[in-house]
Amino acid sequence: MDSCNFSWNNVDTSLDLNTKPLLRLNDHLPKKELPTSNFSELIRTKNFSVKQENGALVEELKRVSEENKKLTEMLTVMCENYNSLRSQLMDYMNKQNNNSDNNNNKETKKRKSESSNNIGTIVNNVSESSSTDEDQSCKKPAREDTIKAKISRVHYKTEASDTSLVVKDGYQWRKYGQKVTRDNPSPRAYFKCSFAPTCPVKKKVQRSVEDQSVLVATYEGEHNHPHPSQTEANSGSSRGAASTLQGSVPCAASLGPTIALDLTKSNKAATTKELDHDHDDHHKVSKPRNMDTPEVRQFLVEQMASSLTKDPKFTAALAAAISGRMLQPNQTDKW
DNA sequence: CGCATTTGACCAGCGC
DNA sequence: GCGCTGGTCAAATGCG
Repeated sequence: MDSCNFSWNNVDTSLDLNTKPLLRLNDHLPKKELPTSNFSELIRTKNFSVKQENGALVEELKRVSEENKKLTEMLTVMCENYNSLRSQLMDYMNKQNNNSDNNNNKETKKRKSESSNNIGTIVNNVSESSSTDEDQSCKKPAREDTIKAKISRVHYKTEASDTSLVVKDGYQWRKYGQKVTRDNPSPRAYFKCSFAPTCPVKKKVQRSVEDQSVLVATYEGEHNHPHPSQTEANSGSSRGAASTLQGSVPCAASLGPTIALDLTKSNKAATTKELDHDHDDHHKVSKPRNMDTPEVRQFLVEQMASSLTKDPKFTAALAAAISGRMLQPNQTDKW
């Protein structure tokens, strides 16, 4: 839990507006122009106006620095708010997990090995959790060695009017059973991947007790074949996959807050590379990518911060803008 | 006719 | 051993 708590302390939130070089630049400009002509009075007047202008610029610089300071403070406050909101979200998710856990424990003690193992939390329309099912060994000893099934639970938000137990996750499933379970009046549907027996994946779909519009799909095992959507893109579509894909593939839920400043663009390649190792090859569509790790978030934030503070283009542009303004005081109003 | 879905029967694990 | 429950099988059914 603590490891999920992102440490903003590591992020340098100060904005280097590169004001000092501008001061120097500004300082030596008038000196260079120091006149030695005979029009001493005119020069004095001019000198006076330059000093006046200099003073105004210094004032402006102070103001900009002040603004910089304020922005830095605002950013810090925002970071703190984000942290507190995030911890609240974590608390909320924990409560949801506990509730779900309780429900699963109520389900039946004998199936506890399965139910207590995999808890998902609803985030937006879809949620999931996954874990290796090591406890499942007590359920089917014969399969113990062959299946260390990876189990994940995904919540699909559906239309309330939609009574079918069809989850459009892009894969083709063959329904092989349906049962009404004790703890839930809604029937539970059992599906096998249509690639079975080659593909050992099974899926159980049942409506949530709390919210009938939420379908809870429990996946057991991992597909040993590419996602149909990947093959569909290249070849003609077969009946099932085409129809399922036409529906809404569940939107990927991101557990983390969406702070999507475009400032990372300049380092997009690095970012993508950093995240690519996280890809779950054939769960790309139905499962949210694991973007919630502290490392990833920290990386993104550092990218944002460094884009501001270290990107020479940014500082150069800023310097050019400010110096341009200084050198063209007439256009002050246009700012 | 072939395929997917439905549904009742059956099986296995667990608690008492 | 019995009953309860979840999971699976397979014949029946429906559909294109």
